[in-house]
Formats: sequence, C-alpha cells, structure tokens
Amino acid sequence: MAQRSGDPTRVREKILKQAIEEFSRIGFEGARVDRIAERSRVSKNMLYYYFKSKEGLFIAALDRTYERLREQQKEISVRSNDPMMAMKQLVHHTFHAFESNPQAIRLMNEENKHRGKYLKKSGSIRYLYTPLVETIQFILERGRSDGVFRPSIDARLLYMTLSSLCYHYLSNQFTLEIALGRDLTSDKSRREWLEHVTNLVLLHCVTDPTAMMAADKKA
Amino acid sequence: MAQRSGDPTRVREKILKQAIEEFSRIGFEGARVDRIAERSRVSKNMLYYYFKSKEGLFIAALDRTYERLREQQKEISVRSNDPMMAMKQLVHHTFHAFESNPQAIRLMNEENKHRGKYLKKSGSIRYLYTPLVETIQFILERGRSDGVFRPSIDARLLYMTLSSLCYHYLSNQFTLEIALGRDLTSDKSRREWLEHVTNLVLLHCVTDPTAMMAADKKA
Amino acid sequence: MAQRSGDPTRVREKILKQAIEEFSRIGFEGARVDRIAERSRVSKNMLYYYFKSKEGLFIAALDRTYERLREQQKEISVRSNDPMMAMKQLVHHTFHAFESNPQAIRLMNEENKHRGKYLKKSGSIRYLYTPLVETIQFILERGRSDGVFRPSIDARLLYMTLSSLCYHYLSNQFTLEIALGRDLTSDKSRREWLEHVTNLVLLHCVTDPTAMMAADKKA
Amino acid sequence: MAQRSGDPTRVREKILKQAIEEFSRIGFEGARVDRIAERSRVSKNMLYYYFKSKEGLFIAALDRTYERLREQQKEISVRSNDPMMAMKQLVHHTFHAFESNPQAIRLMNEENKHRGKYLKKSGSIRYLYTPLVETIQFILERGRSDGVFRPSIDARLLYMTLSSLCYHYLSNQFTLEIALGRDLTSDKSRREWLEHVTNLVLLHCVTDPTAMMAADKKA
DNA sequence: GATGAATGAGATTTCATTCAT
DNA sequence: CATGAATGAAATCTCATTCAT
Repeated sequence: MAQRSGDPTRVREKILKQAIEEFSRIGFEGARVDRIAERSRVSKNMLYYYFKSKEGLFIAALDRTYERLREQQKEISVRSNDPMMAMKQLVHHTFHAFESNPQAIRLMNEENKHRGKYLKKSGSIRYLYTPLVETIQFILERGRSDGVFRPSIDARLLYMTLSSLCYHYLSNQFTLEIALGRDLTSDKSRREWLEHVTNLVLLHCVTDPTAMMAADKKA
Repeated sequence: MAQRSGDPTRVREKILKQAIEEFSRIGFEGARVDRIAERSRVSKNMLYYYFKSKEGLFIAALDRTYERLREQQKEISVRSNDPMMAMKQLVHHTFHAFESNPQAIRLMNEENKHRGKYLKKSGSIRYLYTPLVETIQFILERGRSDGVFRPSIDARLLYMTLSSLCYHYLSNQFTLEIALGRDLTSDKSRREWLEHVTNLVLLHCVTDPTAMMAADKKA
Repeated sequence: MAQRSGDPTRVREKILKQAIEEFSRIGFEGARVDRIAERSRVSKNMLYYYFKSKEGLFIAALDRTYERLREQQKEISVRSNDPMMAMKQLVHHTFHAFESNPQAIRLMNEENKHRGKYLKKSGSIRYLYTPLVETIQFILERGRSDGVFRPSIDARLLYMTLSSLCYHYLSNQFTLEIALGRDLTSDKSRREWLEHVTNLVLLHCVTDPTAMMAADKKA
Repeated sequence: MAQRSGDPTRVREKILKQAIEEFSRIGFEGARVDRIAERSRVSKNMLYYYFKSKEGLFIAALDRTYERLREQQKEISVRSNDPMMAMKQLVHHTFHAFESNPQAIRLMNEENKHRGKYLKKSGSIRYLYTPLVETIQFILERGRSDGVFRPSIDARLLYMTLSSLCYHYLSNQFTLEIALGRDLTSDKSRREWLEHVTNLVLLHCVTDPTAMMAADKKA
C-alpha cells in the first residue's frame, strides 16, 4: 500500500488539481474531501497534512486558479500597431482566456456566492485584473494619440464592459440557452457574439463611429 | 398539540419563502433542510409533505423565483413614444429588475453551476425572457420606422448584451470590487454604470452614432 | 432495526447514565461518544439529537451528578440531639455520600482539571454545598448553646476540613495505597480513618478537648 | 538539514518538560503527541526514539515529577528544636511543596483516574512519601520525649491528614471556589487555611490541647 | 540521530429522510 | 395535517505511530 511517491510537491499538485476540478464543478459545500483524496490517489489525511482544512484547500485552489488566469492575461501582448486591430485582439483574447478556463469562472461565481469571504483571506486576485487594465490603458493611449479613439475613455469601465460581455455568455450559458432557445456553444454563435462585442467596444472608443460603421459595411 | 396553522397554502408559502432565502444564499448543496424548516416554523415532515424532497423544494423555489422575475419583466411598459427614451427606460428597468432580485441572480448562477439540470426538470424559465425580448422587438421596430434605429438589429443579441451588462455588475460584485478596488454599491457608481450601459446600447442601435454623441455632449 | 422505544425521557436517561459512567471512568477527552451510544443502545445521532454535542452531554452528566449528590446531602438529617453525636453522624454521612458516589468524585476531579470551565457553563453546583454548610451551621449553633462547642467556629472552614479529609482518602486511593503500602479499601482501614477524622473535627469544635480525650479513653 | 542539537540528554529534557506540561494540563488522553513535539521543537520521531510511545512518555513524565517532589520533601529539614514549631514548619513546607508543584497534583489525579495503572509500571512513587513519613516520625518522637506530644500518634495517619488538608485545597480549587463562593487563591485565604490546618494537626498531637488553645488565645 | 511524508483507524458531527402516533 | 423521535450513511477532521532517506 505504501505509495510514498517521493515527490511531495507533486503530491501537492495532484491534490490541488483535483481540488480545483471538484470545487469548480460543484462548489465549496458540494465538494467532497473524500472524492478529492480518492481522485488524487492520496489518503485523506495527507490532504489535511498539506492544506489543513477543506477551507484551506479551497483557498489554495482559488489562489492557483487566479494566478493561472493572471499569467494568461499577462501574455495578452497586443501585437498590432493599429489600435482598432489591437482592441479587437484584446476582446478575442479576453474571451478566449475565460473560455479556456471554465473552472476559473465557476470558482469566481463561487466566490461571489460567498460574498468574497475566501478571497479576503487569500488576497490572490487583488491584482488579478491589473495587467489587463494596464494593457487596455496602453491601447487606449495609442489610439488617442493616433486620433482614432476618444480621449475620455475610462479603462476600468471598459474593462468591466469587456469582462461582463465575455464572462456572462460563458457563465450563464445554460440559463441563456434554455431561455432563448439557442445553442451558444456552436462556433457560429460564438463568432457572432465575439464580433458583436468587438463592435460594441469599438463603437464606444472611436472618435467617429459613423465612419467606422460605414467601413464595416464595405468589408 | 396539533397546531393546524389554518391555511395550507400559507404554510406552503412560508416554506417556499425560506427555501428561496436559503438556496439563494448558499446554494443547493449548502442549503440545509433543517434550517429551512426551522425558519419557516414548520416541522420537517410538513416540508416533505408539501415538496417531497430537497430537490423538489429547490425546483419549486426556482419556479417561483423565475415566475416573479417574469412578472416584473412583463410590467416593463415602455411608456415613452421616443424610441431612444424607451430604450433608456428599458435599460434602467432591466437593471432594476435584477437589482431588486438578488435571490434570482443567485439562483440562476446556481442553476448554471448545475448545468441546467433542475431547469430542465422544471421548465419554468423556458419563457422567462420572452416578454422582454418582445418588448425589445417592439421598441426596435418603432425606432426603425422613426428612422433613428438601424434596421438590422437582432433583438435577442441586444437582450443578451443588456442582460450581460446588468447582470454581471451585480452578480460579480465581490470579485470586481476586490479586483478593481472600487465600491460598486454606491449610488454614484451605479448611476455611472447605468449611463455607460445605456450609451453602449444606444450607440449600437442608432443610425447615426456620431450625431448622438454630439447631442450627448451638448446635454 | 426500528427500536422506537416510545419513551423519550427514558432514552435520555439511558444515555445520561452511560455518559456519567464513561466520563467518570476516563474523563472528557478519553470518553468516546461511540461507546456511550453503543452502551445505551442508541444510535449516535440520537445522542446529538438530545444533547447537541459531546460537551453538552458532559455538562448534562455533571448537572445530573451534582444534583444527585445534593439530594443526598439534603437527606443528612441530624437525628441526634447531642451535638457531639450529631457531628459524628455528619462525618459518617459525608464520607458515605462520597463513598457511594465514586463517579461524582471522578467528575469533580475532571472539572478541576478543566479549571471549572464546564461548571461555569452549567451552574449546577453553585449551590451544591449549601445544604451541607447549613446543616453544619445548625449543629454548631446547638453545640454552642449547649456549651460544648466553641463559639467562633467557621462553618465553611469546617466544611472544607471535613470535605478534604473524606474526599482525598477516596479520590487519591491509588497513589496513597502505593505510596504508603497500605490497603485503604478494607473495612478496618476505613473505620480507623473515619474515627480519626471524627476525632479531629470534634477536637476542633469542643470547648474542652482535654476532657473529651479523657472521656474517649474511658470508652 | 540534520540539526544535531548537540546534547542528547538536553533534547530528552526538553521533551520531558513539555510532556509534563501537556500531560498535567490536560491528562493522558487529552494530551497530544504532536503538541509536545512541536513545543519542544523536536520532530515526532525523536520523541518516539527517546520514549518509545505516548505511554512511555507519560510514565517518564510521572517518574520525573515524583522524583522532583521527593527531592523537595527530603529537603524539609526541621530546623527548630521545639516540636510544636517543627510541626508547624512541616505543615507549611508540605503545603508549599504542593503549591509550587501544581503539575504534580494534576499528574497524581491523573494517575488515580487510571487506578494506578501507570504507577504500577513505573514504581517511581513507591517511596515517594517515605522521607516525609520519616520526618514526621522524627518530630513526633522528639515531641513525645519532651512530653508535649501524645505517645500514640500514628505517623502515617498524620501524614494522610496533612496531605489531605494541603492537597485538596489546591487540587479542588475550582469546584470549592464555585461552590463556596470564595476566592481561594488570595494570600489571606491561604494564610487562614494554613493556620487552621496547623492548629488541627497540633490539637491532634499535643498532650494538653486545652492548654495549647489557651496559649493560642493569649498570642 | 534526525527528518518530512505517510498511514490507517477512528473521532465527532451532520444531514436528508422516514416512522409511529 | 402535523409532530417529535429515529435512522443510516457519510462528512470533516484527528491522532498515535511508522517509513524512507
């Protein structure tokens, strides 16, 4: 039985992985410590040895998830010099970041359910959005100096806009699908939505939206 | 000892009220049947008598909540003849509907956590959004015939937009606040956000956004 | 399996009895809820149903034990009119009360181990000693008016004396036996000790100890 | 990483010190091996290496404690030539010995709770009281030859008396305080009690208690 | 000697649900 | 309709002890 895997950080990682899986799937109270232990092929007490309590494990799972999300957001390099193009890329990256991290969405919802209780204890997202807001800031400034963007755009407001539109589509998929009778997972639907979001954001930013719409039509 | 509290539907209502409270506060798995029974001052057996199981109670709670939300959405009469004004009212009403129903938000999140499992069993939101989408449709058409709105606007897409922007602000309040270091509950913040959302939506709808922005500036 | 014994107070009593047994035998931390449940032939959760927690059960056990002890102490009627005789009876009764309640001694020790933590929560012994102290008072007064007892005897001090001498012999039986190499459980040893204690107490009370000693010798 | 803290006996001592602390505070079953290890800043394995088991550690703690108590009792040199004075000193020394060793009291209670089980395995108190009884014997004899003490006093009985009266006051502090509504830790209370005990013991010993009482009154 | 990691058994407590009345 | 008592399974967490290095 003695499995003494030798590598303690690997054991920790295995547990953490399964914890993220479990907590994001069914929430804090729904999650079962037993299941996490079993799936990471570790005895229950090891889990307590490493994380002290279910809550400790949950916080560790949050920490790790947000950290990962932040890493991904840092990578959103805006390669294009064209501010409009850059903004478009930003929307796509943001959506994709959430899309490829369904667990992060679940865990954030969970956290909001708990009124931020655990986050306050962990402090890990405190700066989650910072890199993204900075990127937005950067694009906005370039757009402004190019004269294509209006000068008064608030980066944080824009971030909230972007975030709402990307997050909600994914987070509330099931209620939306049932209510609207529409499949939101199809490629077509996602493309359509992304295009719509991009359009909205740009409309908000550009100096001359009418011109932009005209240009769009031609394309 | 038999206390025969008189009105059976009243008992049912008391239970349901506490169930909505409990489920929305802490989710399906976090909710405790004992607590619901205790707080509605009803013996657990009554609860099982009326609702059969925890799941039955949860579904009943969902049903009731969505029904209430739908009622509220039906009431969104768009009094103004001016399509722009009407749209603005729509945004405000939608936000307010969510704002005054935090439990509905919580329960919808819960439902998405369960991948729509219970909704499928209940069918209660199937037509939740219909009246709202119809109202949107109506406003759009009037705006189009007035020449202020573009003809190609998709009502459902617009609804999703509206919904995302209003819902997310409230639903993800805690993570947003911590991450952005900003109080979202203040009147000022809410007004700002609503104005922003209105603007976005209108920008998307109007035929001549540039003119609209110019008009805005004067005002 | 359904044992539904019908009489809930009887179930409570059964549990309590076993709890007193277990807690007095091996202390709060040594006691096992499982064992108590098993021996009272009740499922573990019933125990929590009636007493809420291990601590709740412990406090209930203390309460009951002290109450019983107090009952016994109330019964110490001092039948004799002769104050010396009455005092002698008192010593015997006190010793016997402790002797026939080994569980009470154990539980009191346990409580002292916990620095009175649980007693403070229960308040049940607050008046444990009162009836006894009053009896002492009564005897002392009669002895004084008869002229055989000194007037300045403090009843509470006398109680502490009595109590120490009776309690310690029983409570520290094992260490005393091993240390002194003497069997303290034998009738002879107990008689001897009781006589000694009686003598001490009377010596302390009487106006003329020398006369008393002389009288003793004759007898 | 190997920290080789240098002196193995010192490590042993550190562990033992914390073990005495822990066992006396909360008893054998309440004590936690983890806590002892942590507080002595030693890995659990060391603890097992030195003491083999929790029980082994407990017995070692008992041994050490009794040994220390015995040392202290040996030191009770009765400096006075006056037997009455010597007896008074003895009472004070005994009380003080217990008072300055609350851990010893706790551990003795613990031992009695276990019906002497561990003492039998250790044999360390077997002769705990011997030096004290011998001292008592010595004083009694001198008092007898001086004519102030009665000839028939049993040293062991006297020891038990002394011990009961000093031990109980300290050991049952909490229940006594709550029951009698009296603070036993105050200097005044202790002085009073000690005087009372001394008096009792002397009354028991002297040839002419009436004379002694008269002498007391004058002083 | 010394350590961090691991174990297995078992501790207390909880919870949805049902039965007898 | 209504209740208090009961259940069984399982949840979280603990603890003395040992292994591999």
